[in-house]
Amino acid sequence: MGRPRTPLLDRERITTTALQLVDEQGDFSVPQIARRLGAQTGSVYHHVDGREGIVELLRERVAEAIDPGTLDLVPWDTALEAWARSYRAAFAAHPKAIPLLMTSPVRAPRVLEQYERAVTLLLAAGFAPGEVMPLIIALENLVLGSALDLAAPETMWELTEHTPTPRLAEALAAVGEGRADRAFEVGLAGFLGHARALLAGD
Amino acid sequence: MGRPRTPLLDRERITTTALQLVDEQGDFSVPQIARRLGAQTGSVYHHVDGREGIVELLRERVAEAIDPGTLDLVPWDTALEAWARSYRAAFAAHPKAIPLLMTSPVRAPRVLEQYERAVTLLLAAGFAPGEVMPLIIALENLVLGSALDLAAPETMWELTEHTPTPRLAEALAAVGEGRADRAFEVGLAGFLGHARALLAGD
DNA sequence: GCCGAAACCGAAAGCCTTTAGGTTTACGGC
DNA sequence: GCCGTAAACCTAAAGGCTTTCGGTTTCGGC
Repeated sequence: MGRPRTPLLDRERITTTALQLVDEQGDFSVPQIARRLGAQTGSVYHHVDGREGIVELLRERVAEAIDPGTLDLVPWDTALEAWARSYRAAFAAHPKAIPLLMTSPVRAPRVLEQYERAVTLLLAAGFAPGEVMPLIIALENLVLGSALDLAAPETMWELTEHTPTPRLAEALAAVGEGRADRAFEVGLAGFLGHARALLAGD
Repeated sequence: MGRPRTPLLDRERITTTALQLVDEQGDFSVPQIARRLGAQTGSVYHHVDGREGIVELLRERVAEAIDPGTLDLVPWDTALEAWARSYRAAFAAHPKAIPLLMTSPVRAPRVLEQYERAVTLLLAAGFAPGEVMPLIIALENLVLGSALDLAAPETMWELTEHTPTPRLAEALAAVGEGRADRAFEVGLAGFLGHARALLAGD
């Protein structure tokens, strides 16, 4: 006991372990992280701001995969579309983390910076200040919702024989594997079309 | 002790109390419900299928406010739009319940029935079987996302002075009170426009 | 070489979910 | 009217979680 010669814990390792647990189970706990890293539960709290702090680290880690360069593309709708796809891909790589990240407010600086840049992009494109956030929020809903559906379909509906829903079952079967992808494409196309029309109508 | 002359607990009262707690705190626990109803924690489990069962009761209760008649309207896009608005209003009445309901699969028969009818509506309108679910999923994402933002904005972002995001703050201020409503309108208009185009293009 | 800070341990408080067995009351059949 | 069964509740407990606190050892700067 006492301070170890080589550290057992740091924010990097805690984040990686938490993400592993989330990928496996859809959730994590501090004792689980400690066990995997060979430390005691309480020790984790020396590196991290509680459980919520670990969630925020997860958000940063997942969001690192978003390509920031997409927001520099021109014209603005190309940039927005590329950003949305990159955003979605990043979260789709860890679908089980999405429920965790959707239920707590965004504090992570890296993520807030992305939104800042998206706002800047839309303002420069000519959207009115009051229009910008509705657009971004709508896009965010689209991205996260379809990312959740992408590789965690069981999170959405649980069809039982108890309540017969034949057409729903058929429709789910008909769209098959690519269902979440197609929902995303549908939503994105609708969104971009409407955004362009909005700008033209100003 | 023993069985009381007048029952303390039933599914109705448990659901109502849980919903009160969720409206107040954004969450509930079984001991909290038991305390408010003057019973012991374990007794609640005689009426309900665990904590998950209570969540499902909450989903049913909240979804009761969705007007099923909307899906009978004609033409199909009018029906879909009215359904989406009613759906959104129902969840917006209990915004703090949305994170709870989004993170567990839908089992509630009353809710599954609504989806069944929505599928039927779109098939009758002429959409291809493989197109139906992407549309419904996209609409669901839109509804729940904007309902969450409607009266629980603090759930979304937490702007601190630590990380300066001036334009984001400005954009949020510019859209003001009706921000979630406008995000919904933007998203819905885009969605409906794209759906109509999809149908016409078939 | 010393001393403060850092990193970990041990222990504990106070929550939570869930199960199990015991006790009283209500109800339906005879 | 009586009796057995099922329902509704209680007490108790196991096992998990989050978080805090004091103690102990090691590291790094001066």
